[in-house]
Amino acid sequence: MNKRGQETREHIKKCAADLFARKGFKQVTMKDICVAAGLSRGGLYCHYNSTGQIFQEMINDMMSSQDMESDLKIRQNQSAAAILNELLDRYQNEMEDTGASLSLAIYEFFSSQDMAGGNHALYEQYLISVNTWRKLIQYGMERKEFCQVDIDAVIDLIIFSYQGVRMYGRLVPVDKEIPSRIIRQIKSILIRGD
Amino acid sequence: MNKRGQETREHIKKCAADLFARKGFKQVTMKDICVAAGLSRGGLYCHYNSTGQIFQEMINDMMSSQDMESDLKIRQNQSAAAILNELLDRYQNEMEDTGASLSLAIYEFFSSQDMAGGNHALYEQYLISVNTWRKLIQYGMERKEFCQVDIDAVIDLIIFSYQGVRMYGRLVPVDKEIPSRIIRQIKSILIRGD
Amino acid sequence: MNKRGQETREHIKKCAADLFARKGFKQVTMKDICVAAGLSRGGLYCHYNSTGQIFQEMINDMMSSQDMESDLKIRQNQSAAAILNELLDRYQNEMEDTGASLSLAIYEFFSSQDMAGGNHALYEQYLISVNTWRKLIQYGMERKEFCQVDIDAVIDLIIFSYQGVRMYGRLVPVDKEIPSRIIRQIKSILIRGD
Amino acid sequence: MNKRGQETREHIKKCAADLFARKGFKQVTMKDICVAAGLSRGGLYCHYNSTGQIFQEMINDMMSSQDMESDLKIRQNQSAAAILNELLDRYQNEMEDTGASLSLAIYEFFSSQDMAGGNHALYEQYLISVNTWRKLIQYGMERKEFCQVDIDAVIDLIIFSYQGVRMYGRLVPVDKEIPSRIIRQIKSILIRGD
DNA sequence: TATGAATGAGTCTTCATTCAT
DNA sequence: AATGAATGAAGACTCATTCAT
Repeated sequence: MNKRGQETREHIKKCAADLFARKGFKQVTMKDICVAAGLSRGGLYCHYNSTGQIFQEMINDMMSSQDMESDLKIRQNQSAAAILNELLDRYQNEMEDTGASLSLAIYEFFSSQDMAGGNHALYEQYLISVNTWRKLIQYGMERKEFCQVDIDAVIDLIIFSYQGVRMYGRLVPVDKEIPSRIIRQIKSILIRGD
Repeated sequence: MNKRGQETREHIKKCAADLFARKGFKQVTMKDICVAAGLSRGGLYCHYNSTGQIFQEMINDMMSSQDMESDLKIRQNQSAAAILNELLDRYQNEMEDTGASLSLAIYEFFSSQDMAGGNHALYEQYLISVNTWRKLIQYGMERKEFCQVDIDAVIDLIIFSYQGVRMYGRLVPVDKEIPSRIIRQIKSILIRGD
Repeated sequence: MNKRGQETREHIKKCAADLFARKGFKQVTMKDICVAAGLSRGGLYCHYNSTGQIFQEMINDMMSSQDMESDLKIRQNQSAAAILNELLDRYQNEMEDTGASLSLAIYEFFSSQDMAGGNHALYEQYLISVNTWRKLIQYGMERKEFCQVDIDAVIDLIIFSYQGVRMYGRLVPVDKEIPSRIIRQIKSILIRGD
Repeated sequence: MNKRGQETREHIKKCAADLFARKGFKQVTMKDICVAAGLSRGGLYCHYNSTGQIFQEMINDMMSSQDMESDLKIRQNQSAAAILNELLDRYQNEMEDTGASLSLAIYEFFSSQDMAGGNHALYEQYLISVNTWRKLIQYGMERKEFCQVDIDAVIDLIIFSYQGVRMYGRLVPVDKEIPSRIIRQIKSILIRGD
């Protein structure tokens, strides 16, 4: 039974996540993680061979615990506006706690990968988001709840402004009102006279 | 006369910029720059003490050679729509050559800085951009060329979606149409029925 | 009853022999042997404390399963030439399968030992060989089958050219005819006009 | 001018040669060499990246300072017997100072190399030796100084018994008379009634 | 006997940085 | 200004070895 081993791995990931959120990806060394996790060098290497491996696994855990799509499916009868509100609330929250997030580390990590083909976890998540938004906007337009818009253009605007805040917001000390203003503006594009 | 010294510094910055664009900030070592610039270790240290110093100076040079504001001032009589088109064209171009840009390095550099107080070059540039946009949108609204919008919200949307494409676009292999779609969508916010 | 333990030890030695033959002595770690034998770290340490111990025991097993001398004793009535042929055939075969042999590992192992006093397995085997040859040559000379030769000198030539091929042959890609030529030449020293 | 650097390299090679002769190839670490040469870690790495590189260069230096062939050419008029004596004397000397030699290290080094194609320094030296002996024996046979022998077989016997003593002699504590006995025996093959 | 997690020491390797020339 | 040899610290990684289970 590898119960103990599994616990250690979880413990390592937890400690590492903390470090990554604070320092980004490349600043974190195996040694840092040893110390943070209270393990010896060799002990850590029993479980992981590199910070990249830890990071990867950590991200995969996170991604698989999310799943935006399902949200949508189970509510086919809700009003599009209600679903939109929920989704945008989530986006707003995530934009607001910029500081604690892993966005910096994610950026560093994935930009140091060979993204040829682009089939890594981040891209998959991006595609899922695009899909989710497309379905929602189509649904809203069909029901006449949303204005007739250029769907792809609106999706781009939503996703990239969101990512922009998450990433750029770690570089410059931005106004706390920004997330809510952006969300409001997006709503007004989809729902005139909101 | 320190003409020769000045030339060497320029040469170093040029070579370093190349490295930073390709590899990001932290991946570039003083040694790399030595090699790229064809200088010895000691030779490089005559001019700069760290990669950060080189980067800093490089960025400052760039920032001071741009200056969005001036554009605006000298055209007080142009139509707001024309100025808008010009600005957005520039944004679109910069979004499109994502790959070659320094955005990754900038991100790494400034995120490793102690941005307490936030008075670094990047932030200054951000403030300038905000200011430029604010003036332009006000100008357009006064002239009735632009719709009545929530100025700050629109500015946020413009700047962060732009930054989002520049940064996130280095992580995931995005559609080439995105910049133009975003630009179009922004125009349609400011100018109904564009 | 330690039957199971004994089997495990044999299994370990077999797997280790394989590794040693392929990689030499020092390149093989306890970890390698664990993996090859399908044992855990602790499991291996139940039986052996070091690669040296395994190697030692392995070699001893091999040496005691050979025993050149006996060959000779039981055939006191055979012609010296016949015995010579048999022995040299064995030598030739061993020279020919240079690649598969443990010679490299043996060389590494014994050269890292403190051979002061020189009473290790390899030396014993050497002494046995010398003895065997001495008896045979004397026997052949007494029966007038062999020429009158400097016995020790011929023994040296036989043993060291044999060892030379086995060891040096792993370093340089030698002609396949060499073993047979050497054997022929040795015969011609002992039996003029062979 | 890189005079100082060159001197350091020579110094490193000298110290390393010492270590290799005493401990073999694989037992010597970069750290050992640092210490022996009185250099810091980084200092050593300025000049060499691995023990293999040092060893290689060391061996190449040695090989190019020898050149058996020339010996032969310049004495076309000497008696074959005289040349033979000289060559065999050299072999005898080299067999006798077994202990101090690099043979062990050479064995380890080249056996850990990928000798595919077999065109490394050791093999070249082997080919040169074979060639030298072939010329000498042919010369001696033409002048009727040497017996009619199977040239290749004799060459094999000479070279491999020589290598056998050099290598095997580091493993077992052999009789000091062995080199001279071997040399004598070889002479008696070439010159009957020597 | 056997497991496999954990330790800790040792080596490798890379850099920023200094300094005599 | 510039060279490049040298330093020393830091991090990566690997193993022999131990120990609770």
